[in-house]
Amino acid sequence: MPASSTRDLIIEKADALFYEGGFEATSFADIAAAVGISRGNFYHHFKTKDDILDAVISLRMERTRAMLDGWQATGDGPRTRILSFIHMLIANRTKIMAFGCPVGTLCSELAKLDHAAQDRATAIFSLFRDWLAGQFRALGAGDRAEGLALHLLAWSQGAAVMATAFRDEAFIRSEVAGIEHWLATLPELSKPN
Amino acid sequence: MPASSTRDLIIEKADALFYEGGFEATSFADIAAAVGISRGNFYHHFKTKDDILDAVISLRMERTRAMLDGWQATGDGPRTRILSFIHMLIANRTKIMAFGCPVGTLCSELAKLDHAAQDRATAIFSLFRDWLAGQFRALGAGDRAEGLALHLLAWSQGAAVMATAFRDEAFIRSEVAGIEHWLATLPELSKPN
DNA sequence: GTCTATAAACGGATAGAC
DNA sequence: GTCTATCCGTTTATAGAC
Repeated sequence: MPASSTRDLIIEKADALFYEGGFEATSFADIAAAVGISRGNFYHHFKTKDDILDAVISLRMERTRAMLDGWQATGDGPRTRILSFIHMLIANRTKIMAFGCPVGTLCSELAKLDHAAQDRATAIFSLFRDWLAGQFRALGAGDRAEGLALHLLAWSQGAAVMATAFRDEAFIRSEVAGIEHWLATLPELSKPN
Repeated sequence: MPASSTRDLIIEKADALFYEGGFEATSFADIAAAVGISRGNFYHHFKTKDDILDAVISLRMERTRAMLDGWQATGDGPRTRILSFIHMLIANRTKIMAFGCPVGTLCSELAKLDHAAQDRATAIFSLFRDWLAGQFRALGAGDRAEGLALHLLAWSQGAAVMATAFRDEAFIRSEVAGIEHWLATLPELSKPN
């Protein structure tokens, strides 16, 4: 398939608009305007709004997988890999302070809408959870690995929500420092790296 | 003012609907149906949807203040009071798993909508932050009190987001246990109670 | 204070010409 | 593949009778 078809462009713009404005509040007209096509043309590519959401979630899944695979492919040890995850909070701080975490806010919105795509959105969280659990397992966490992974995910989500509410960059940095300290002193794990 | 005027009833129902379905997705018709009045009658009480949101936020502020004052009025020490806050996660677990935290999800939605009421919603968080900081100060945390308060708020928000995404009650309980352990072993604080 | 009726705009979705 | 034109339901909001 071609690299930048109109369809791909629609998904790309919808991804950004759903993140920055929310799924419900983003209209077909908004996406059409962002892409630069007419509303009518839209339905040649997607039959319903839910179809676009499906495509956006698939895109996010794909990109998350690619990012995690990229971190996995480096020569770094598990501790350094976990730090790569944590540092997303700082790298994306400006957008997080404005719009929150793309995964967390989508899951929360779809929960309220009782939307059929809820589980597909949560699956993005599962990608992170499983990858993080793998790192903790490599550090010798055994069957506590998944619990630690979920805890770390929750910590980062809490930091994102509060950073959005208070628009507080210093708080993000302080929570990241707290996570780094937690990771360095986890009583369960003895292995360095 | 009377205890249960139509106006109060509208605010009450709007509060629940905004929480369970989101602000944007809740229509005047939804609220009118829940109250049992016609749509037209609505505008006798509120000119715009934003006016209802303002009233709902005021109601939530009022109730939060009353709850915190209630905890403050008991003979309990600061540690026990903080536990009252934490245990809201368990007391409200069913609703949290379905709709998230009322404060966190409202702040996140209003951020995406770039809504004028953002700061008023965040002010509810500030009530919790200031109250929690007061408890930590009573425990001898000094100028670290506000940081600890924000961290605890973030922790509870993260637990709420993940619990919503995964519909996982065991995770809520596990995070609450983690918070209790953290509170009991905080290195800064030596005072019991 | 509450109602019905209705305006005016916007939402998602469709038909058919080019 | 893209466009214009349009349908239809819903949304916010208003007017005016009771």
